[in-house]
Amino acid sequence: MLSYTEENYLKAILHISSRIPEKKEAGTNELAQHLAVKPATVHNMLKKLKEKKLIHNERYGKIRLSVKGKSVALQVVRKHRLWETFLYEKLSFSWDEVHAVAEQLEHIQSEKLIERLDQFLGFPLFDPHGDPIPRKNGQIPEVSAVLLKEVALGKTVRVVAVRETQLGFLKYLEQLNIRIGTRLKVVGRVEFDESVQLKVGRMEMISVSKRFAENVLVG
Amino acid sequence: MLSYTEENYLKAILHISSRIPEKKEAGTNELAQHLAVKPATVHNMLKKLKEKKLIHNERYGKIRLSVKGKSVALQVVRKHRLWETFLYEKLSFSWDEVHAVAEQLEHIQSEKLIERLDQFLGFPLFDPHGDPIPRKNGQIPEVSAVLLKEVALGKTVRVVAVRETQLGFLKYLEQLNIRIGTRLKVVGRVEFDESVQLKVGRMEMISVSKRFAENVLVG
DNA sequence: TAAAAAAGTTAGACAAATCTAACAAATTAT
DNA sequence: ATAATTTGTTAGATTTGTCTAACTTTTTTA
Repeated sequence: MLSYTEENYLKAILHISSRIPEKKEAGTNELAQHLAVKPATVHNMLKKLKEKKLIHNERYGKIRLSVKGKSVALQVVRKHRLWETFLYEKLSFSWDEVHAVAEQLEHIQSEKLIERLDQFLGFPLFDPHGDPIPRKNGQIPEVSAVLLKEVALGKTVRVVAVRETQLGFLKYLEQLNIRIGTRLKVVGRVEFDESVQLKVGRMEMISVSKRFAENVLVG
Repeated sequence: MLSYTEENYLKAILHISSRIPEKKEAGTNELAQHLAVKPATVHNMLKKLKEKKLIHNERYGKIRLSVKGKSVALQVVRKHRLWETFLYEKLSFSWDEVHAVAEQLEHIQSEKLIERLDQFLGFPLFDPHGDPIPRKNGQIPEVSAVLLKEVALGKTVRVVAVRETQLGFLKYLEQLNIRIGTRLKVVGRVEFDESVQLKVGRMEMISVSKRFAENVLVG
């Protein structure tokens, strides 16, 4: 049985190493920042995770999850996203409130609980942010989506997910009336700063930054 | 913010000190046994809880919750029982499975979560074991119930709660087809061992021990 | 390519929650 | 009322996850 903390490290490694498009491997410093601890602390924990065969990592080298480690991490993500879905759908939490509570709930240990919750929610494939919910066997539902940044001019698409889970970003989306399923039309592009001009739904016309367009997935 | 462990100590003190009928105050050893730790460990923690003004306790004296400590303990119990209700009613857990998972869930920190859960469940007053769910303000719903042991011969009553939460006891009840709401008729008493003869529902005739009759509340 | 910067490691310390083992006080039972 | 038992306390060790500060290796850049 892994500790709360160990689970968080594995989840963080998975998260960093599966960031599109770079797809790079995690490093000590980056991990430290992500977890809000010091590099020395991460180093300590890596030693332990390595002993437990949950990661591969040699001196001064990058960090990769072992098969076992990845499986654990995926189950934590699964739990996180199922709880988010529960909070959103059943308890009427808002988009930007679900994450913090799910961070706690994801560490509850009970196979049965998660299976029943999954069933109770109707075996959802995506969470309220549009992120795929890993299945019990570790399989990840396909998201056939592209970054908003890549959408051709004039095309109309629907938001299927967001890549950034930072509170401020979610609130901003809320404010712009953009959520999963919202229709967006790309009506312009500014070469200078790579910002994108959009029509939201049927009416509003807005301009969003490059950074924004890199964090919204549409399809 | 209290730790998981501190919350458990407060809950245990509340639990011991509100045991009917003795109504006695908790001691170090008893608490140690209840929490499955050593007396020395309890002693350490008591020092800390005292510093935080959550309990009253002087050298070699008994342990009592302060107003603040009691309030915290009641909120933990509230969370525990709401989660039990959720698991039982919404996720179809059985009577004897809910406790272990609720032990974990009760420590999730989110006011909003508990309020919404309470609402989602329809503001229940009693949990699946018939125990009262403390309200947000600390008030405890009245249970006008007596021990099965005290019921007069020939009377028919309904089970409203159980006092013992031990797994084996709950499974035994399950097996006897006795749950909250089950109608019981006291048809006999054996003076020798103080066992009680009952009619369960409309048909079955069983005999239960003194100990059993002291742990079922009816009304 | 050598100096500077970034990334990673090491040693030593600390707080929380636990333990064991020895000891002291209070309670109980003869 | 004193001996035995139970209950409570103390000191010192251990584990987990964290820190700071100094140090080393790797990478970047001038």
